[in-house]
Amino acid sequence: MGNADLRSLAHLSDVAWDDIAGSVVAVDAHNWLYRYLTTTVKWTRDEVYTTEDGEEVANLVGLVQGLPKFFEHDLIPVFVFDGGVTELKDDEVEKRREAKEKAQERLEDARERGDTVEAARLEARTQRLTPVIQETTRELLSLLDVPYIEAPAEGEAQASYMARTGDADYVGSEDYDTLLFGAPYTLRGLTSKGVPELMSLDATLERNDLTWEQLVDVAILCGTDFNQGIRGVGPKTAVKEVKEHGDLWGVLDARGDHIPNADRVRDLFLDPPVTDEYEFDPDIDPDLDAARRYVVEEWEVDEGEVETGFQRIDESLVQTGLDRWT
DNA sequence: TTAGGGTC
DNA sequence: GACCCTAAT
Repeated sequence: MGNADLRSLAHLSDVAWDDIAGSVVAVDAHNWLYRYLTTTVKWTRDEVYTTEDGEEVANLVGLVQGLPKFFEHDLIPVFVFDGGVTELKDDEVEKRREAKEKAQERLEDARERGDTVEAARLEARTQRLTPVIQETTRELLSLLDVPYIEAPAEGEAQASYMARTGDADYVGSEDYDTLLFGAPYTLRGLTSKGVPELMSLDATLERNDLTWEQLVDVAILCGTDFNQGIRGVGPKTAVKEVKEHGDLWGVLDARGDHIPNADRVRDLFLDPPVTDEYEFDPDIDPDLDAARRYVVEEWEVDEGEVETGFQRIDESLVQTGLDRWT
């Protein structure tokens, strides 16, 4: 299922920042970071975020520019990092790797032609969350006292679980898969301009007259990150047939079709590896000086590029935080 | 990434 | 209705 298929089934509505103020948002860290990373690479000169040793830490710029959005709207983010990736995702991972390789080739072409605009666009597409990016992101979050946790497997699954238990009010992700992982409410668009979009699981199920399990079955029939769907079956057909035959097995029997690993994919959504072994303190009290030193001195990021971001964090978090006690 | 348009 | 392509962002 290209995500567009799930979008067509999802119940989405605009939401006002005021309505979600004070909420805890379990953020799919990979998804969030990747967006800020690519935006930074696309719009910022390489020198700004490259050390003398040639290490690129555009993630640090992205973090400093992206985090204020939460604080200014009085949202408490809990970043959820991915753990191991299931081999069911191998095909999808391979596809993404190939797409990156193609982008890399086109990037080199564009550079030779001297097409800097196209090069910047393509450079963004070749970004990977390298070990250095993973580590420095966690370190900066620690210095800023922003909570984060480690998922045993998919970050989206863990974040969705936290929203189900009530430890988080929302999942923050641009993906529609959070519906399949059972997240009651997902906020999309936290990384873009404008108001966020609220995606509701209950409203989605109601509008399509499906159970959660049936929605997962629909997605599997259309195809997910973990399996290929059935050719010629899109969301409309899948919904109709799942209702007609009850569940995925009924549909496959009736069609005389087979989807490899369908049972495992189904389990992955309905009962994924998640953990209760986490804790986080929603009271965020950053050490801004240490964070600045880390970014600007230790990782040699141009001060001018991050100063506005740090100021926004200071004004939205530290200063209002003090106000609360006075 | 997503919206729109064409075609099977 | 599904899928493919293109354009715009």
